[in-house]
Amino acid sequence: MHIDVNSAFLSWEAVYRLQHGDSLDLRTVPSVVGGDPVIRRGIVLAKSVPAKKYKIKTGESIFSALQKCPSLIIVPPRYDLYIQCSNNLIKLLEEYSPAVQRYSVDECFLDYTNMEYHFGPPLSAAHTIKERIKKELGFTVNIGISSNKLLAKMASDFQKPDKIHTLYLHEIEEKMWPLPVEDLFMVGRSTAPKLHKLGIYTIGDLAKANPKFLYQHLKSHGTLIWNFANGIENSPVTREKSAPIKSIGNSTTISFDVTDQRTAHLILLSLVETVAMRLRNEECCGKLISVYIKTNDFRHYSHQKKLEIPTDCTNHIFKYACELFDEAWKGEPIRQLGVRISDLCSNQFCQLSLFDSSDTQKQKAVDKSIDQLRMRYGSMAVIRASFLHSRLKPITGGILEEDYASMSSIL
DNA sequence: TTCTACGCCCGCCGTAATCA
DNA sequence: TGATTACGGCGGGCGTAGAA
Repeated sequence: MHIDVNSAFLSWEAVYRLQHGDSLDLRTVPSVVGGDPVIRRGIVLAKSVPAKKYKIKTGESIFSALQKCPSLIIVPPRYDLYIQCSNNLIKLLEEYSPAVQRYSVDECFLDYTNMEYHFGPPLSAAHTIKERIKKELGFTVNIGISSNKLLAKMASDFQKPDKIHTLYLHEIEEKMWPLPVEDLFMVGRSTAPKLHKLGIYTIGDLAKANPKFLYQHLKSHGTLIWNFANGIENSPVTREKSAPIKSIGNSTTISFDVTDQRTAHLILLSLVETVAMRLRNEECCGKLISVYIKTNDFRHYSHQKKLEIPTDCTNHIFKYACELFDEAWKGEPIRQLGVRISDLCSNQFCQLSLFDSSDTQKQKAVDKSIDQLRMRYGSMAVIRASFLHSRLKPITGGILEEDYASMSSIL
């Protein structure tokens, strides 16, 4: 089974507020997704009477919005709440099977094999689960039932919300093949036009195509989507949080052309801050550092370096990132910079390294302290002095809570 | 007012091509 | 042969414009 929470963040926010006796006027909730203190467009804001009446715009500061409309309820994102709701969902599902795989913060798979004896046929169990989630947790879900994860996921994407669909192998011809090919998992905005050029418009067209022909045009991806179109997928439902991370990176598009080395280095530092923090959070060290440069005429190139000893130190990564940048940069105006670290291993290995100097140990201690301060008081609790008089953000890139919600593209 | 299409960005990943 | 580089794939978030 694939369980997909309908409009997860809004549902959970509403349930939390109602359960705690807070008044909640959904028409005045601007958005619960996003981290900046500005009004963001959300499903609810689009229906918001106050926003329109008081001319509150997306991107506007919440302080300015509150001055225009003092009764406006601002709801900041609360990832801890979403994670708590997600955990409650998993706990409920684990009553029906020991094998529940969290796929993202609002999606999971449940292996119902051999559970019929306890809870009845899958369809009736799914109805029970769906109603319990609605009653006990307060939000609605779509449930897809099939013999493998791909078909279950496809089934849960059929008509929404609060619905249960089956998509067994004998049903794919009737239920899945007539759908547009871009509705198939792993057929995105790039593959779809290529398939159209090959005369493939529906999932059925893809299923009936010659796999060798697809391989010629799309390589291994062609084989993968041909299998999916035919309902062939056999990955197990695993209890692990997700597949091991192979690399961690961050990039940012800059609002102005960067033409000097110092500014570029500062941006690299702001990227390295988050990359290194995430690396330490995953208890990993990395050996391969890459720097990515995109120029203002949309050309891009990258440069990488393999280290002797893996590291998770902000200063070490920054040092090598700067070296790589200096080697690679040809002096053109830059619009995008990225830093990526791969070839990951456990940081236990790094700590045991015979080559660690006392300086490295000091750096590790400093990094650890800064991480703790940022976790407790926010990412801006400690910033580098070099950013004080610059117009640059001291820390750029994804935050740790978002890592939790990330979804791998492979089942 | 609401919905939809579209484009861009982000973080992550895999792989083909090239180099030493 | 292994390391390095370049490129492009994905899902999802977000903003905007225009149609209904």
